[in-house]
Amino acid sequence: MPELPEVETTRRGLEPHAAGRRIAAVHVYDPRLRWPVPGSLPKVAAGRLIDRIERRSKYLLFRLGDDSLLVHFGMTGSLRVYDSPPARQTHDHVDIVLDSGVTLRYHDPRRFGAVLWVRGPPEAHPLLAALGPEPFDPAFDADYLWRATRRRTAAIKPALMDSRLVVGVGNIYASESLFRAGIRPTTPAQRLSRMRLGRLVDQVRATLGDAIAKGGSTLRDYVDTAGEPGYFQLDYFVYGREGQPCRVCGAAIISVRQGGRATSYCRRCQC
DNA sequence: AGGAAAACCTGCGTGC
DNA sequence: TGCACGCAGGTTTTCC
Repeated sequence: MPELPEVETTRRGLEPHAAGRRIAAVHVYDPRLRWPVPGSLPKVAAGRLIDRIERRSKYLLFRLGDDSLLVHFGMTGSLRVYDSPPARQTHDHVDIVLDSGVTLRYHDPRRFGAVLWVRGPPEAHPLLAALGPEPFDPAFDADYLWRATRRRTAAIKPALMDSRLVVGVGNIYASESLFRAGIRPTTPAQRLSRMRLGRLVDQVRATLGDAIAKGGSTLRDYVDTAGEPGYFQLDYFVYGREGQPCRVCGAAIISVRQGGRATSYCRRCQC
């Protein structure tokens, strides 16, 4: 499900309901996620004031004074807002009940996501400590990407999906950004010029920005906090379009596998 | 050290 | 209708 645009869309949907409210109760219905939801969570979270909700990479961070509630959506996680929650369904894992009466419900069929309690500065947490820059951080620029890829013999597409290099870019948005930048996904990263990497930086930002503006992408299960889908999938140039004509040149989009993931691209537009 | 592959899960579409 | 298989938005872990 969620790459950066979907997580950011979720964050924006949660913020007005959650910021400035206190957690009245946490119910853990099924702790089985990537790591078990801590049994102590209901006790430590109850009564805490949510200052704000931040996003780092694809993680959501509910900031509660010096501590944080960290949420990741894996492939199929979602967090929805309910004024009065419906009966619990299969794969509903956690409810966060706010003092306003609103319930935030975490749902995750494949259980690759996480709900963890983090004490102290979240940037020091092992999951966040080694992350590269945010795509919209000015530090992510042509010079940075050029220097960071000089010893990378791997193809640019898996490199772009490496969170040590830059965060938030998953399989969909890596493919779409490379199309927009006119770069073939199989090109060894170290062979790309500074100028072309600069173009890639620009197109990563443009692609993510456009996707956020459309509420993210909904392929199967992603819905926002109100249960609404995103619409950016309608704007895809290459992802999931193998065999179909390129929207720019008409050539058939082809698909290859890189690091176990499907990559689609246009042979004519991407060199 | 970098990189590829396996591992963690459930659900759905396809083809026999 | 049923079953086997492949594949899916992520990221950690393992192995070369």
